[in-house]
Amino acid sequence: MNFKPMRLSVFFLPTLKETPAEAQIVSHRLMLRAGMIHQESAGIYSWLPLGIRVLKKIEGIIRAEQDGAGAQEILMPTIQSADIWRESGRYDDYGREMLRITDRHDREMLYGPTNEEMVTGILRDHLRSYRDLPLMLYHIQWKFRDEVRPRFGIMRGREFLMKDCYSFDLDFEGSKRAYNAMFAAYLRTFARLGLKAVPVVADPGAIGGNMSHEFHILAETGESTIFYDAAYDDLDLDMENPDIEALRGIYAAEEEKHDPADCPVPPERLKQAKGIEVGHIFYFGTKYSKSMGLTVTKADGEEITPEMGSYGIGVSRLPAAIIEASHDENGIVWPDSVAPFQVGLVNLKTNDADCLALCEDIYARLENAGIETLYDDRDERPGAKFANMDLIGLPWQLVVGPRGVKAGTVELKRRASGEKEELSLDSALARLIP
RNA sequence: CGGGGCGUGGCGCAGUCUGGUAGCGCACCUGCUUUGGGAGCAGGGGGUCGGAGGUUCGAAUCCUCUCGCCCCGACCA
Repeated sequence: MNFKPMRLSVFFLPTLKETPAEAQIVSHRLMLRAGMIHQESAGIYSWLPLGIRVLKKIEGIIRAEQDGAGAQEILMPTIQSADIWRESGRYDDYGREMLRITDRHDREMLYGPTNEEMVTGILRDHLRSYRDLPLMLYHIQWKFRDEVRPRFGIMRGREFLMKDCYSFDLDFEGSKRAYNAMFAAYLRTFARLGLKAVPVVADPGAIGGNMSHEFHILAETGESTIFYDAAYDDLDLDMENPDIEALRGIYAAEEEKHDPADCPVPPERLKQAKGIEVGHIFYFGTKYSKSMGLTVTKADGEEITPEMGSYGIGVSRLPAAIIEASHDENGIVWPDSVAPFQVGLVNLKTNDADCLALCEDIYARLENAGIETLYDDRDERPGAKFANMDLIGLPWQLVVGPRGVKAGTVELKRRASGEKEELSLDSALARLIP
């Protein structure tokens, strides 16, 4: 995933100096102020150039880890027929959260809130033999759930982007392997996104099942309450090869699943926190395969019903979760892995011939090196440029001004630490170009 | 779905109680001066006050209905 460098004079970046009145939590405020999103109606947003870059970076990491875990990408439609939901029995169960529509022939359709029925239907049409299993299929697609009360910007939208993966196995042991593979992939995914995610025992909810973990990012603005063993806080996980069994041995539970009378953690080590749910994995056996008649033939000729699990990540929720976890009073602080650009090149004085020539040279060199650079070539005052760069939170700022040009230096600032260094051009570029 | 709040130029707001024909800051456009942390001066453009009815000589302001958005709670990924 590598985006083109851009000049700020042509890049569509409608940043706001003031906070729109409707935004209450910091991620919503900063996403609006940084020109990442534009609200269309309650819980429905357009993604602007800066926002879509971040979203696609996140998608790229999720995709790589899903592929790495052995899942294969597909793409199912957003619009589904009511028929398959009647087969599973969920058409009536789902209630008013489901957006129901009819086409011109009065056929009942719906905007998919999830895809268990659809993926099961695909496999029912194409799976015949036990040799076709195990199988994990995932897609990254927009979903719609008609929330009673959308809120917190993209965090709790009605339309949202979700990665959902579905596993199909011959038996429980196979399902458990799939579950663990996804568990590990999730830990790696969130670590690569710069997040510390806590896997907690969860209530599988209306979707059913009996083995379920949610992945939460600890944040004040989280909507879920979780209880966990303080051991998590000083856990140093090896994300390349996480010890899942050890991790699952550490107590963590969502509020509904937490029973104080039956909690193995001594009170002094039990912590309560708010979490943003960014992932949910669960095993649900044959709930859908059975109701929808998905079977394969085993070696001995017996027909069996595959066991399934599903594994979701709230993709469009993640930019907000990352901002909640990584910002300061001046704006967003993007982790390198999801930053919309790696470097903000700031020309402090565009009408100074030396500044201009040097910036153009640097921009060309960064572009040739494939570094994602946002070049602020606008005729604005230094203060406005600094404030804007801090707001949009690019990991590095390379500042070129008349003072430095005379001295033969540029300033390199690390957004996360605020640390600034006066460096020669070559050593600054050496830091930015791997 | 219960409770509360808000809709006035792109954004943030005042004006509404007490009716008299719309204002401030930022942003935008032009010019000049500025240029290392959201500049100064001068000039300028942009608003059927969410919408529809009603009361009145006259409605952003009063009344009725309606639409939208936000917050708390319940619910949910």
